[in-house]
Amino acid sequence: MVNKQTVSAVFAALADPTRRRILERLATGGEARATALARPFRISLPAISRHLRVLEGARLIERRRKGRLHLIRARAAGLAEARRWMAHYAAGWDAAFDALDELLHKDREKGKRE
Amino acid sequence: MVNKQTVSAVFAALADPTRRRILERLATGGEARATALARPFRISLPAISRHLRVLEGARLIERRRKGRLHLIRARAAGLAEARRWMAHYAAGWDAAFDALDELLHKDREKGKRE
DNA sequence: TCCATGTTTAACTCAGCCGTTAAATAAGTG
DNA sequence: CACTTATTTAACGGCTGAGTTAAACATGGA
Repeated sequence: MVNKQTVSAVFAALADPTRRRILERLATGGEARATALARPFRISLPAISRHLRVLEGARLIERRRKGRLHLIRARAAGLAEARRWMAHYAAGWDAAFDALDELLHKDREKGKRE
Repeated sequence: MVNKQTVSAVFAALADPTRRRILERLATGGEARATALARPFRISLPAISRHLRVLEGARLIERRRKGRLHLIRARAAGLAEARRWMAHYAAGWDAAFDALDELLHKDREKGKRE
């Protein structure tokens, strides 16, 4: 099962700086090949491959295969649950702001309805 | 050094369900003693003590000592950096929503100015 | 078919996390 | 002081995560 999205999986995926940099790259640069994602890093291809699997498990990225290329792109909805968690519990500290924050999230999901 | 707040530390702290439940408890119930936080869990006091140190390191909680009691409370600002990260990079996927989201965060910080 | 390219899987190491129990430290109370 | 309560530190075990190199798998092209 490659597909184990939980709040924990999302946070754990984001806890690694390499994975965050991969996401940053995808967010600003759009879809990219696995090897291209590896290039900026000092680490080996297999290591990147595993990071991609972790991100995929957390549903933070999506993979599309075109021949022997694996094309990766970020998956916005994957962040949603984690952000919702933060918004919800931050609400205990700072109710006004986060209530609004959460409304916005709901709004967004309504729009996307993936 | 108990104080190593980084984006990684915040996400790593949030990746553990026990720690998230502790934060939930603090968010909804307010300040609490260390032992009281431990009670709902099956795990030992030392284990909780360590979770608290992790949360403290990520600056997600604050500790105040009153005699032999350690009074713990959630620290909203600790989430800010992680949320900012999410808002910023989610922006690559979903610019309109997150631009607004980020504005709200800025607003909030202006208000708090701790 | 043969070879090169892109990516993953296998097998292993090392470090760190989470849990345990036992002992230490700290502070109130009779 | 002796005792109890609150919490942390020490020392250890097991599991997982992140890295490595070597080999396998998959696809495209001469």
